[in-house]
Amino acid sequence: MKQADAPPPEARTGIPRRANTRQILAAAEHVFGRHGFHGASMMEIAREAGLPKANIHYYFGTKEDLHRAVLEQILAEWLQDADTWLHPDISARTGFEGYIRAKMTFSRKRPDASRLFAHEVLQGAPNIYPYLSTTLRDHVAGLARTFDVWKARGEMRVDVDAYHLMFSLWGMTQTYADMSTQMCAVLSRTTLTAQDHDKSIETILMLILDSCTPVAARQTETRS
Amino acid sequence: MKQADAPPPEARTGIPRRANTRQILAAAEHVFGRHGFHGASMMEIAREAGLPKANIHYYFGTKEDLHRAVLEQILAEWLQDADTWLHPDISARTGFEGYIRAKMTFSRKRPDASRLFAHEVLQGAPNIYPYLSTTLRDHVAGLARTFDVWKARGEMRVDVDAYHLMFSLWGMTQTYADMSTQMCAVLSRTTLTAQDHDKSIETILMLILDSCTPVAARQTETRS
DNA sequence: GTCTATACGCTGATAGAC
DNA sequence: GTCTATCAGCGTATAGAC
Repeated sequence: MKQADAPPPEARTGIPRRANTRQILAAAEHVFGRHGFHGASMMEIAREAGLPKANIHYYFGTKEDLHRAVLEQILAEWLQDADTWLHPDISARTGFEGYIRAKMTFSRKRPDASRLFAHEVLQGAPNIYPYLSTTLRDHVAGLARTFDVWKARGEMRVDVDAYHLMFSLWGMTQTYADMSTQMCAVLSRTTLTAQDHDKSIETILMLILDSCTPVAARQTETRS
Repeated sequence: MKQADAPPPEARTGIPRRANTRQILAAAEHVFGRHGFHGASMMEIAREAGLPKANIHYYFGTKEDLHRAVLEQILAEWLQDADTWLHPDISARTGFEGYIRAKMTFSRKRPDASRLFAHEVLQGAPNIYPYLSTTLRDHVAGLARTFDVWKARGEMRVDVDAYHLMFSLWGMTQTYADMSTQMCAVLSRTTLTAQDHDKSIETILMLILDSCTPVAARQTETRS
C-alpha cells in the first residue's frame, strides 16, 4: 500500500505527491528537531526540501498541521520497539537488552525525531496531549502487564514500579539524542564516536539488568 | 555582597535595581522555561514581572542577553549539588543517595529552570556551549576522580564509566521536570503527587545503588 | 530612571499567473 | 498542480516625553 520514490510522469493524478510529501516530512523533522516549533521557519523547511515555500502550505495546510503530521509519524514507530521487545514471549533479560539497544539505535540514527518530541513535551505537549493520555497511556499499561508476567516467572524483581522504570528508561536513552551537545562538550568531542555509543549502551544495560534482574539469573559479570 | 529586596527611596543610585532585576529574572525563567527562547515573548515576560516592556530592555539589553543571564544563574546553583554530595569525604552510597535526592528536589521545585536548560541544549547550546566545554567539563572530570576514590575504597564497582553514569543520572533526574507533562498523561494525573515523587526517587535509588554498589555493601534489601 | 508610542524586520499564509 | 509576488500580523528594539 505504500510504494514510494521513483518520480514517474504525472500521467496518473497524485503520484508525485508521495515523493514530495516524504521530502517535506523529512526536512520538517530535521528543522523542527533542531530549532523547535517556534524557532523553525517554513522557509527553511522549504529550502531543505528543495521546494518553494508555497508548496508546503499546499500539501500540509498550516505550520501546526505539518508539525502534527511529523509528530504522529514519529510516535507510530516509537511504540513498535516496546511492543517487539517488552513482550511476555521472551525473557526479561533478553527483552530489556533488546529494547535498550533499539532505543539507543533510534537515538543515534534519528536524533532529530527524538529532539522534536522533546521540544513538544517541554512546551506542555500542546499538539499531542490527547495522544499521550490515550494511546501511550494504554500502551504503558500493557507494558506493566508484561512486567507482571516476568515478575511471576521470577525473571524480574517484584518491587520495581513499572511506570517509573519506563520513565527512567526513556530518560536515559533519549538523553543521548536530546542532550548530545552537552555530552560532546563534556567529552571534548565534536561528535559522539562509535565507542561512546558502545559504552553508553553498556552502562545502561548494567544499570537496568543488575538492579531489576534477580541475582540468580546473573553470575558471569560480577567482576567487582 | 548580595543584599536583596526592600525597596528604599532612590537616594542612592541603583538600589531599586536589585528588586526589579530579580523580578525580571524570575519571570524570565518561568516564561523561557515554558515556551523556550523563540516561543517566549518579551511582552509576556514584562507582564509577568509587572513592568513595562521597555524596562526589561533597559536592564538587560537584548532578549538574548536576558536569556544568557537566566541560564548562567541556573548553572551556578546546578553544580553545587554535585560538589556537595559526590565528594570523597563521604561514602559512595550516601553520596549517590544525597545527590539523587537533591537533583529530584530541584526538578520538583524549579521545573522551569530545568526546562530552560533543556531547551537550550536541544538547540545545540548556542549561548552556553563555551561554558559547557570548560567549566562543566572540568567539573565532571573532578567527579570522575571522586569515583576513582570510591572504587579504590571498594565502595563502588570498578567497571562503571564515570561519564556515562553521570549522563544517565542527569537523564533520569531531569526527565522528571522536562517530561512531566508526558508522565501526567501516562499516569492519568493533572499533576504529579508527592507519592509519585517518592516512588520516582525510590526507583532511581534502586537502579543506581543496586548496580553501582558492590554486593558486600548491601544485604538488607534483596527481597526477591 | 521610568514608561508610552512607534519603527522595522521577519514569517506565516494566500492570491493569482502559469 | 506548481510557483512568484505580496499581504498582514507579530515581536524586538528604540526614540523621546516625563
